[in-house]
Amino acid sequence: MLRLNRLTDYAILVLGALAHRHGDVMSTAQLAALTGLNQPTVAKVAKRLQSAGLLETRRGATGGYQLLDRPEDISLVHIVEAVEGPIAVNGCVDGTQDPCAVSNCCFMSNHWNKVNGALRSALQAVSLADLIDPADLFAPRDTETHSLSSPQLASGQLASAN
Amino acid sequence: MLRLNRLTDYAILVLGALAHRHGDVMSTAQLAALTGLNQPTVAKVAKRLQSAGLLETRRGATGGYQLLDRPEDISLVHIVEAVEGPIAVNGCVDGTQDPCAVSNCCFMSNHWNKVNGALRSALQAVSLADLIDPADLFAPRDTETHSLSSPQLASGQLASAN
DNA sequence: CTAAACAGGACCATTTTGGTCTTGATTATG
DNA sequence: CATAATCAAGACCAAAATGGTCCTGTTTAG
Repeated sequence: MLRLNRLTDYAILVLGALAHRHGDVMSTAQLAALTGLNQPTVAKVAKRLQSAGLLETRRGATGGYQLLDRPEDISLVHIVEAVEGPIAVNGCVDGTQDPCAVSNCCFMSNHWNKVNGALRSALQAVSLADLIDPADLFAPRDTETHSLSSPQLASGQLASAN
Repeated sequence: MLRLNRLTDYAILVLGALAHRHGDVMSTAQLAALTGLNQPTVAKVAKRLQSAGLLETRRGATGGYQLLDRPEDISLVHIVEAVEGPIAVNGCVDGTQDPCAVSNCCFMSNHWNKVNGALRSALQAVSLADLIDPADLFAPRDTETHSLSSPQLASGQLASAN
């Protein structure tokens, strides 16, 4: 299956929300409202993104999170690794915790590293901006109507999934 | 993390074992002995590989499994999809079971399809032959009692993990 | 006919994941 | 200075996925 975590989806949603208020600081409450996620979940995701250097945080009253780079400069690899930890198809890849005591690695770790590298660069080629491209989805919606009807698709679905 | 299943590792091991007896039919018992896996596990893996068209099966006494193509012609994508099902980073990718009621898909499914395709082709570029390259590991080792007794790297590790 | 081997599930234990909650530290504001 | 809002950090539990085993067929060589 080779799936990404659901938390990674959430992270993209949160980052997308922040991307629309580039300079703004947003609290977890605001982000939760905008994305349809619950506050604790937003907090969990945001914390990881912050540790990875994708977000800046401000504590205390009026605190919150703030996007550091432009969406075009944030690659999907960065997001995935922020949320899920280093990419490793296998215990045989360099830089993995959980050595490889279980896999057929060792003698083929070179090849696994190659595979892993290929996957990483595939993810590296995609930016946050690419992902949220038609992302007027969080926009104030002045003209109204267009595409996403009342509840925005993503947030609506996420909300119902909680 | 983006990990492959452990069963996929097993599959590669089994295929590697078969690759050394290209035309030969091998029973699960033989494969188990050679790889260090348990028979039921070998059977489970082999069944999936057979359903995917990677192996040919012969039932009844003296039955077993047989590699269909040359190792160079078997791509990692094929193996992974045989064992784990279709590759889908996300519920937003075309051809996934488990629609996407939970993810921020829909409006970005185009991009997810692109990401997914990139990952697939990364896996497609690697063949079984690539992976088992220094794979004298299953070789008869005429000089002595090969295989099982003195556990080779992979099989030994796998055995200890069971 | 019998024994060896695959077919196809069902089944359970373990691990991973997702989501919630609690306690504590930080800071703007009145 | 007191208060309320907010993030920090980690513990915790429930649900799902994974890995591994087993059982009951069916097929086939000898």
